[in-house]
Parts: sequence; structure tokens; C-alpha cells
Amino acid sequence: MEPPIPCTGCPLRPLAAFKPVTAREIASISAAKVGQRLCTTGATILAEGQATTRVYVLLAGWAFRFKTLEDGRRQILNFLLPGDMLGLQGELLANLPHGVEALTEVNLCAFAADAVPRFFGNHPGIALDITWLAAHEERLVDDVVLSVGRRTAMERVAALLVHLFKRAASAGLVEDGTIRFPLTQLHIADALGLSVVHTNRVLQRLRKGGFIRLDAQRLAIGDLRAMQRVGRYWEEPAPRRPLL
Amino acid sequence: MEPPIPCTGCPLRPLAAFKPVTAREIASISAAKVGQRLCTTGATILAEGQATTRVYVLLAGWAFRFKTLEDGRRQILNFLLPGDMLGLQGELLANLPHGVEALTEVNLCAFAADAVPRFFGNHPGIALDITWLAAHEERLVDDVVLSVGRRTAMERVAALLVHLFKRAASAGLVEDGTIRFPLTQLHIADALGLSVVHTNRVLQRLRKGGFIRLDAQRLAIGDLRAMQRVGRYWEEPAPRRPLL
DNA sequence: TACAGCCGTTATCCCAGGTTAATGACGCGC
DNA sequence: GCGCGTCATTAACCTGGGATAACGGCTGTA
Repeated sequence: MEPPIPCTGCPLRPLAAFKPVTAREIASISAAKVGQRLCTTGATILAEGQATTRVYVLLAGWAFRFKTLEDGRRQILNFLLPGDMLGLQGELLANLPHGVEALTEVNLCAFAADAVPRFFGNHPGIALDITWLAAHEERLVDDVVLSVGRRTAMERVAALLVHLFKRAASAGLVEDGTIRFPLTQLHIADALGLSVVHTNRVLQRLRKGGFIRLDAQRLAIGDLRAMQRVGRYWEEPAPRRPLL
Repeated sequence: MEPPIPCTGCPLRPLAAFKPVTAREIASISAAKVGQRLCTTGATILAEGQATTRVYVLLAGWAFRFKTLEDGRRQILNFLLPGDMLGLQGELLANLPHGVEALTEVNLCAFAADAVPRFFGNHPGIALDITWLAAHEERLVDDVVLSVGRRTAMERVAALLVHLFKRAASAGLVEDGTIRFPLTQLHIADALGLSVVHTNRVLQRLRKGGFIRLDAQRLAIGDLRAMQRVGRYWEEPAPRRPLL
């Protein structure tokens, strides 16, 4: 665990996607931080079923939440990008009902176990923000259920790519029309309830149709509108979200 | 909208499944109630995408949350039983990303729009409870994603039936080994990402295997342990949960 | 240079589950 | 009593996507 970076120098906060906070709030948030945690690609950030003692905010990098069946079948629940909170369910419910794994090198802001109840006692605004983040994550998972339950394989892949592209965009990660795309086809398959082989077939079709360029871990979407049509995926523009 | 029932006479609160609250908290909760809302079977409690002005707690009856694709494909996200809260996402996010429909006649305790932020300001304990309920619901949806993404049709149906049976049990709804089961096969299908026809096939197999009895809207599970094995479904015993 | 792992790709085969359609049972309004 | 809508059930048929396998490229390491 590295020493904490003060929140006043947070690289995320200036982004338009995030809601401004008061100086008093920043100070309290900063005070609750206990340090940075760095993880390498593929590392387990939080183990499935463990009793957690920390809540984190993802400062840089990608991660995902997942659950597994005892015979090894794995389902990815959703992806975590900079600004997302993780471990809250472990803090509230007795222990964490899912695992969290790093997709890239990851930098996490760590908060002590009791930071959450403390915010609820002293900072109703921050407490409400935390609840907002929880409700927002549930909304994402609701969308996953809709995809996996009712969209075709082609629709699922298209919708996922659009979704991730937009989220990466709002986290300021677009560079000349492309984003870093650290998922393997196995990750895509596990997120969408598909096999790797079929995921590959669908990606080929999207490439050949000129909808996407995807190589060397970079993704470009030529015509977002068209991809949304393929994926039957529309979402209202996201409002500014709280950070930490 | 009927006049509010005072929370002191709440029929749910005495159940072992619910966490006790202080007299002061009960008083505040009771004061925030604006009334009861009654809905009939099949009624839309909250419309998909609407801007909500109310948060509800389900006092009696069954309901479900769902999303639809514009071509009509519907996915049920989860089921709501007595004690569950609904409409919170509408209060926090700008408008409700899903619909809520009654499966039976339903009785709802209604709270004003600003009740939630008010609790956050005055009652950190209640605020934390609300967040607990949000996190708990997300956990349920996570399980749905795992089912729909990675379980076979047989496993899904078995897991859902066990899940609902247990929840009904903890809401005190078991009568001589059976529960009222208001879902049609279409509901089961829409909750599990299956077609109605295949749902019927699977239910037949479960009946013929002696795993369940299901008729006249009543469900009995002969051997819970065996059903859990079929559904590859295990969950740790639920701790006492907050109510309202 | 060789070997091992991981990942992407493609082909072949095949089945779990979708689709369509028909039939009956039941309840409801008139 | 008649007609209509909802729901459960079953059969016949078909397809989207799973399973398996083989190959190639890349990277790390020895």
C-alpha cells in the first residue's frame, strides 16, 4: 500500500463527467483515505466471498466484477472504470458476494472499513453520493440482465462495445477516436453469456461489416449510431456523477 | 391513495427476518409516510422511464421489476416481495430505468419524494439501511446475471424456484409447506431468458422427477436440498434485514 | 533454438432451446 | 349459452450458438 495521494490533486475530478464537490467535502474524503493500492494485470483485487475491510475507488485502469459457479463457469457482472467504487457490498452485507479482478494495471484509492458509516454520520451529501453510485451500478447490471436474457449474440456484443466505448469516453480515455481495450475475447464471452468461439465469429462479422476496428488492444467504432442500431442499445445521456 | 397505516402496527416488522428499529426511528418513518397505495393484479406500479415522485415499500403482495427492448422483448430483472423497497432508483437517478408491475393485488406504503434525502440528513441509521437495501437488491440482480448467463435452463428454473420459495418463507408466507406462486410460465420465462414453451418442458421434467408440486398458483418443493443441487444454487443464510 | 502458454481464428459437428402451431381448460362479460 | 382472452400443454421442426479440435502468431524464458 502506497501512501495516499491527496484528493485535491485528483486527476479525475476535473473531468466534465463528475459532479463538483465542496472544499469541506474534499477535505473529509481526503482524510478518510488510507492509501493507494496498485495491482497488476490479472490480479485479484477482492476475492469472491471474502469479508472485506476496505472500500476502494478506482483511480486508473480497468477491472471487472464476477461470480463463478463451483464447476468453474464464470460470469462477469460488469466492468469498472476510473471513478467507480468497489467493495461497498462487502462493507454493507457481511461479505462480498462477488470477486473483483484487474484487467490492466490498476491504481486504487483505499478507504478504511468504517469510512462509509462515518460519512453517513457526518456528511449526508457524501452518503447520498455513495447511495447514488450503488443505484447507478445496479442500473448497469440491470442492463446486463436485459442483454444476456433477451438480446441475440450480435446485439449483445455490439451493445457491450458501445457501452464500454462511451464509458471510456466519459472517463477521458479516447485518443484519436480509439480507446484502449484490454478485454480478451474470453472476457467478452464471460460478460455476455457466450462461448469464446462464438464471440470470435460475431467480432469477425462486426469487423467485416466495417462497424469496428479492434486490434492491438485498441477499439474504434466507426459509426456509433449504426452500432447502437445493431445492438438495439440506447441510453439517455448520463448526468454528472459523484466521485468518491 | 388510502390514508397511511401507522408503522407501529406494521404486520411485517415482528417477523424474524427484519432487524429491530428504535422507537425514534419508527416515529420518523411513520411521519414520512404519505399513504397506502393499492394496486390490482397486472397493474403498472411504476412505468419504465418515468420521472418518479414517490418511493414505496411493498407491504403485501408480489411485484417485479422489468425492462423491455423497443421491439417488445421483455426481461424481468427481479421479483419484489413484502419488505422490499421500490422506486429508489427513480429518486436518485433522474428517472426510473425500469418498470414495476404487480403480480398480485399489492399494498404499498408510500413516501414523499424528499423522504430519502431527509432521512440522510436526520437519520444516518435509516440512510444506511436504505443503502443496505440497494446493495442487497444489486446482489439479487448479480445472481440473476449468473443464472441467465451461465446456468442451463434446468438449473435456472430450479434455482429461481428455490430462491423464491426461500424469500417467501422469510416473509412468513409458507402455509403447510406451500407458498402462493403467482407467476405464470411467461413470467418465469421472461425472468430467465427462456421461451415459454421451453419453460413448460423444464417444469414438466421437475414435476415428473418429483422435485416440485405446482398447481393452482401454489408451489411446494419436496426436497429443498435436492432442488438446490439441481440448480447449483447455494446462498449463505440471510442476515436480518432492515425494513423501511 | 526450442519449448510452453496464451490468445485469436477457423472448420466441423451437433444439441439445447427457439419457433410455430394446434388444442384444451378455465374464467369473464354479455 | 356464446364468444373471447389468458394460460398451460404438446408436437414438429429448425437454428443459433455450444463443443471440440487444430493451427498460427506472439511472448516469455531457458
